[in-house]
Amino acid sequence: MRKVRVRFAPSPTGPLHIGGVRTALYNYLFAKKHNGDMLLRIEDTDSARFVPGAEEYIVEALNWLGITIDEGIGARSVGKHAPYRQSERKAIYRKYVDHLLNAGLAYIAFDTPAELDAKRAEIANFQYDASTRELMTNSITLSEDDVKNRIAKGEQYVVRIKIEPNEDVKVQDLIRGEVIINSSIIDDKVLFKSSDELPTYHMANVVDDYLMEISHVIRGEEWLPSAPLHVLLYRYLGWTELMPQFAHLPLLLKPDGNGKLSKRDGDRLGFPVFPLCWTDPKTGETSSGYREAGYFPEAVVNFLSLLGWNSGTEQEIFSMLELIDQFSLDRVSKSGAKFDYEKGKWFNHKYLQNKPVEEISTIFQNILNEKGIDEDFEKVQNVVTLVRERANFVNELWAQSLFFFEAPTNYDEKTVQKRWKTETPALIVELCEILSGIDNFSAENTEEIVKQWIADKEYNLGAVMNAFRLSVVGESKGPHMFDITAIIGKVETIKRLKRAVEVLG
RNA sequence: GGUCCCUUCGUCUAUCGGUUAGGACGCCAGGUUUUCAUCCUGGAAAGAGGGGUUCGACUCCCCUAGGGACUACCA
Repeated sequence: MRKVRVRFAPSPTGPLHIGGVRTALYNYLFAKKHNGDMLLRIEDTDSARFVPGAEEYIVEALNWLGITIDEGIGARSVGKHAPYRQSERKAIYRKYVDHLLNAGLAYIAFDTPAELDAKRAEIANFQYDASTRELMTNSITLSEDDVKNRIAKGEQYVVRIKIEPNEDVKVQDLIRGEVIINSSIIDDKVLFKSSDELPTYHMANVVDDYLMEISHVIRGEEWLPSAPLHVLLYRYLGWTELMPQFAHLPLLLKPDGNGKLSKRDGDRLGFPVFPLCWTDPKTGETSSGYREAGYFPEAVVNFLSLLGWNSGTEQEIFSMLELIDQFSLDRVSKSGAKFDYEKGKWFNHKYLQNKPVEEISTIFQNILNEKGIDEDFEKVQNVVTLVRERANFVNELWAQSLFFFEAPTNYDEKTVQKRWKTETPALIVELCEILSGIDNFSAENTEEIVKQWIADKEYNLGAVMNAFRLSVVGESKGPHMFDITAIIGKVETIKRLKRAVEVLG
């Protein structure tokens, strides 16, 4: 069996879409599962759509997600098939285009975009193919000399593939089985344009996949309709034997309604559709990213891996290594998956709970530093241990724990109404006296003493504890009361109690 | 319009002819709790419709319907 070599081949036209990320991930999982190579190739054959910074963005995003590239752009070492940017491979393609031209499998066409538009307006469902090419301005209808003269004069042209009609072209797809399309519905696609001396996607893609010894083409379903054209190109070029196997992945759909997931859905529904935040160099418009939203890359990978694939078991949490071990194209589903952002949050919640406390605390300590709070790592760890189960993201930890670091400046009105009665101040003052007599302020010890006091005095437990919490936290929330007091300490606890009595009366 | 692909709870999905159609997210209820959460337990929730094939169809075939993609000198 042939060595597995797959490629992720995005166009540098903007930030990498989350659907593209999933395609990259599946390619990567497949490659690693079979001890193969993962290549990154940049398909920048459309000079007009090139966006500066997009390529760097793609590399950074894959890097953040842990999708490592073995060969090509972003790989550690230069690969043997360099260059991996199609714009830099200009000289390579011309030879294959000429071969097709000489063999009569392609032809030169001079029709301008305006002329093509006119034809489309004139003829309903116009398609440039065997039925219409005789009507157009090309090397089939023009004399050889005429063609030469036009080129010599610098007239712009394109090279089109010459599709023979009425043939059932078969595409073997690893996910969908055999797909058959009649060649009559395929048009004479442009393979090469003289304007920039660059091939179009179809030509560049086939030539590069062949030259780079790609064994499997795993790409989005939007490519399925053009797959027969690619099969024909492999045949025309005489490469059928080494044609890669195809696998067309189902699309990622909008969470609501219908259609492909787009950048607008993210803006509209309030979630990122890009792995990393991105600022458009032209408009200055910024789009949010998963990284900046506080996601762990492992959670994003895990979430995405299950959108269109499943292991067949009831396991939901997978590390990258487990995914590699269990991944298989046979278990990729055929139908599109609606993007469920809520489940994405749940994955992050799971990773937040399962990661080592030290790791979370390090990130959280940075957040605290940015807020001007300088606390020792041990306290941060203790706080994280107590509050992380209540959060989905590290950046939610602050809202869950600010009272560990700052005394409340005001008291939640509703809670005050409900929990602060006329007899409360006296209770809190007495509580202060009890607390000040405690030497060992550990949660267990403090709890035992305070509860004993409440029992002895036959006070209402809830009445004391809720007012206690309101005084220390400022509202009715937070972890176990004595865990809080153990962390902030006796002096601070009493200070807060006294202040509450002063302010609330 | 044409071509191709797809169709199990609201969502992601399991099921590869015989199951009380399973799990997860979300939702609802109960429990735990001094609060808010978390957590635990339970619940509601699905085979698009119609024909076949078969002793037996969610599963195989056909039709219909619905959804999606493609239909550029963009990828």
